[in-house]
Amino acid sequence: MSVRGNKSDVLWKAASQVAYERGLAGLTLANVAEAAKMPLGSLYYYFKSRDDMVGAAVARVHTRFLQLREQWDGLGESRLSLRAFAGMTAEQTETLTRHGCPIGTLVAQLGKKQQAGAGDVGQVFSQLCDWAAGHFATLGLSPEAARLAGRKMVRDLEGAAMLAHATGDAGHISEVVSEILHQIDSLADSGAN
Amino acid sequence: MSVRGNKSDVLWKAASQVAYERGLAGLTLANVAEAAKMPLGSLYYYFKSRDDMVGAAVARVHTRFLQLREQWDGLGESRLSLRAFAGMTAEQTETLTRHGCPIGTLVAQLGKKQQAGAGDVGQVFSQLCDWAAGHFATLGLSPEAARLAGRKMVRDLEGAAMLAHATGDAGHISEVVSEILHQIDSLADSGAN
DNA sequence: GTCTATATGTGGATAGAC
DNA sequence: GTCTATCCACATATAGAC
Repeated sequence: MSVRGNKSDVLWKAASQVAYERGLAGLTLANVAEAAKMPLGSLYYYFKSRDDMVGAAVARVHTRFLQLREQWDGLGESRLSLRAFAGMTAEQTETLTRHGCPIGTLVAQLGKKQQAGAGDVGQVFSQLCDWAAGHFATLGLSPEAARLAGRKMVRDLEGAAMLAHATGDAGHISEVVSEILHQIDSLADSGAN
Repeated sequence: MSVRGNKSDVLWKAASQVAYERGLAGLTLANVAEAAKMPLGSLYYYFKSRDDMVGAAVARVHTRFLQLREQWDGLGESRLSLRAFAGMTAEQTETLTRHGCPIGTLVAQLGKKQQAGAGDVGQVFSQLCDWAAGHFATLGLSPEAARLAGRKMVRDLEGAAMLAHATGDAGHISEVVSEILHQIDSLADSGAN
């Protein structure tokens, strides 16, 4: 368990930043200490162990998703919520191309080691699929069609982020985003919101 | 440079196997030595350094792709070649769900460290896209439509592999594979082969 | 609460016998 | 060519002063 307070938040942020940009292998106490401008030994006041620090970085990805979801839902209309999700991906194109999807690359690293939290991060994708499915249903799709549409949306965005990152070609992201926006627009607004 | 011979091949295979199943972090000299049933020190006769071993594992992924591509092209008909590619993904469903895409997970790990060969592996995706695009063109699509179809096919399969791995839900793979097979079948056979 | 110094453990690499 | 023993660098972790 980590202690509450501002300093703690700074460390969580630094840890997740380092994990995203330099990978789990680069998530060392020395690197985080440097990023947070704090001596290495001090980290042990906030983290029980290095594993605990990894857990904090992982947890932050999930927290971040919950924040975004709330923000998207706050827009009131399903069409806007879904567009906001796709739009965020478009806005982050450069970062995604450089470092990959924050969730996907983390899973790829955690998955290899059965390390703690591997399943947790993966479930963020399931929750994203379910969230999108709910909005597709609101837009008038049948329950089964909405379920498949939600899964497809997340899959498409993830595939695009992976390939953009791997090949350095940001075009993959714009291609799927425009496809998704077109699909959302073309849905009959029988659901009203 | 690694020495030629049977032993060398065994080591390359062991290294790429370990890299896939246990990740780059698990690709240690000790693990490879154990997998190849050979003392640790002996590896240095075949590999200059650990980095060289990583490079060998990475190179093997590219080689494997070239072999498969040749095999698929040997089928003679574009429709069969594309179906074989998608079919392989379907056959590997269990493995992909457990360990993820061999190319994608490797890129996710290499990309974080600017390590040697990161760009090389990523370009396997580009080559896959181009290969698929060529066959879609043969099936009658316009050059631009074929290009987009090739990219989309690889993106869809990669997204499916990622999500199946992350969530443990193999359904993602069957969903895109059936979608892809349907698309291939529905293409007018104006291209004859 | 914060920092320095240091112990411990793991993995990469080399020397040299065989 | 193959193996053992050892060295070295780096990262986690702890002790204890302030």
